[in-house]
Amino acid sequence: MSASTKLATAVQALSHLAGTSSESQNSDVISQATGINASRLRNILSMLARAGIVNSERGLSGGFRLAKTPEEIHLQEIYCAVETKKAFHLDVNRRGTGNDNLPSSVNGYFLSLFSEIQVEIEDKMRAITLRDILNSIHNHPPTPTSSVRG
Amino acid sequence: MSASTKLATAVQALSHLAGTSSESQNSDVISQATGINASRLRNILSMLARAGIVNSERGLSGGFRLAKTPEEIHLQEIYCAVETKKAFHLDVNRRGTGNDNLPSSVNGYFLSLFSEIQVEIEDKMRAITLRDILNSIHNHPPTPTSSVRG
DNA sequence: CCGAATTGTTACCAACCCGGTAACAATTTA
DNA sequence: TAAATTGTTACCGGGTTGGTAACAATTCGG
Repeated sequence: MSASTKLATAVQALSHLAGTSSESQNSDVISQATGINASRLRNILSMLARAGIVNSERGLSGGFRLAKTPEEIHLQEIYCAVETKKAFHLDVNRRGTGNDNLPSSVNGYFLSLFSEIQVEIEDKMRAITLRDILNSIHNHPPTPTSSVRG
Repeated sequence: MSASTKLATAVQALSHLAGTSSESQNSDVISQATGINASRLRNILSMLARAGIVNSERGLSGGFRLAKTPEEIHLQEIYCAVETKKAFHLDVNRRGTGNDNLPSSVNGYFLSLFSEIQVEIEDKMRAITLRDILNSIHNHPPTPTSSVRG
């Protein structure tokens, strides 16, 4: 699954958890509230639990809750928790059949360029907290009719 | 086709054209030299021609050649010429079924965040010329045995 | 100690996108 | 007119995606 999709889903779930009191919420409740499939929620929230962003408990009154305050949760953490590949996945074209040896060289160039960009993206995400996102969302309400026009 | 793949292919082709004298080279010749499929080459080079980066001529002695010097060709031009989607394609999760209205808000947030990142990437690419890439490739030769290990 | 509830993990599915290739239309020149 | 070349479209096998369900692992209550 792509990192951006998982990231957006994770932030949706975390935003919901931030909006509720500190009680544990199980995946069914979160699913009903957010519209995200419960299984997918468990999948993503378990990654966030492994990264220490949420606490998860099994059993009768189990569920999920934030492990930190929204101020302490950085977007980059979330991203690292859910990513499996890098955002910039360069498909290297390893065909040495040409007379030039250009392909491998060019790919090497882009490989380093793209990892540079990757670092900058993560730096940007490191400066953003869940609180920032919550505030931003609050200032720009859902606007069901006016948001996406065309 | 993903922008990064096309970008790498375009740069390979341009690098080859930069290495040859100013004679027009047809797609078969470039294909043999680079190992890139001739049809794909025509596809990408026609985009570069539309953007004024190469000149293309049909007919008996037709072919492709650079329209500018390598110093005048910026990576961002090439990227814009071949891209159809943005590098960061956010799959918006437009399900309004949840009780929260979070999904659309969160997606809107990421939409603007990612377009910010997109701008920064293009700025970075705007500072790189084909000459820079050629120099970088020349300083880091193909190294057929030591490049990709593992 | 057993059973219910819950998370955690795996597997599977349809749909789509990707890279790659070929085929053909459009155009130019000799 | 014929050959050569670019330009464009269509198609294919394969891998990935998002989505869902099923089941294993774990915990709590009685």
